[in-house]
Amino acid sequence: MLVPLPQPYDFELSTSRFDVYGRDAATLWHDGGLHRVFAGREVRLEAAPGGVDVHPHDGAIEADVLRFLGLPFELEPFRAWAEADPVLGRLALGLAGYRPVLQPDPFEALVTSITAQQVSLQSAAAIRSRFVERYGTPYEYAHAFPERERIAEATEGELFGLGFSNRKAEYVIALARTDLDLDELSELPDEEVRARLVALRGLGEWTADWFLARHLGRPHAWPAGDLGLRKAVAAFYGDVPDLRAFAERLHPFENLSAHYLLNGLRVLPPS
DNA sequence: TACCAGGTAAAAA
DNA sequence: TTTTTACATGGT
Repeated sequence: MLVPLPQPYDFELSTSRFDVYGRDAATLWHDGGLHRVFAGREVRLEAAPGGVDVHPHDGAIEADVLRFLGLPFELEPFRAWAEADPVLGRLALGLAGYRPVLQPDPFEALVTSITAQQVSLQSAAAIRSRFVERYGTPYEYAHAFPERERIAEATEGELFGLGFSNRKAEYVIALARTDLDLDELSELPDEEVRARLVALRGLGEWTADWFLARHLGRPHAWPAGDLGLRKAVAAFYGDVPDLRAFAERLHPFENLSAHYLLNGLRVLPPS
């Protein structure tokens, strides 16, 4: 059944992160469709005219699917705003239909970031997929991302065996066991979310920024410490000494700008 | 083979 | 207080 999305929409471009950076067992490409578990049911998403074909379709998960597909992003105002900037104007046109996906679950978002700290995204994906297959419930193709409660019972040695560093194994298990309510973070302003996350061991500014950007979809999130973003900004704008300060130029679309710059460097690098 | 990759905390200076 | 170091894996 078709779930309509604002046009233009390019499903392949918008979800390409789930294959170009390696295999993600929780959000898995299979035979031209993207498989993921929503509310205890595996769903297959496929490109379709006017939106995305969702199978099986269930009214109860439609809102979750739409959020996953990045519906909260305001692309039309972004495109109009981007016209004033030569770089983003070109990317908004060249990547027309790119709507960044949102990470549906806060625990998944944080564990995903921890696995990606310092190492390449490909390494992170390989390690994370072993983690998902070990602790997550298997469905037809995808696995549900492991429940926080299950990881609270895991041991550091088990995670080390999957390729986590000892440090990262500690971070993930401590995160699973902390009493911080990760769902309540969505009700707090950006700065408060950052403060609560950074207070946890293993979660730094970079991780907090990506949580705001990719889980909460906050418009002004800007992962200034991100190596990939730094390379993308350098490629399009030249040397920028202070990436945090550069964000002022991208206000009020810091988050979408970051996504278009990152994907732009991959798909439409400067000539 | 050695080096780097979408960081972070802890040790050392 | 600021700078340096260790960290595990996958790709080149």
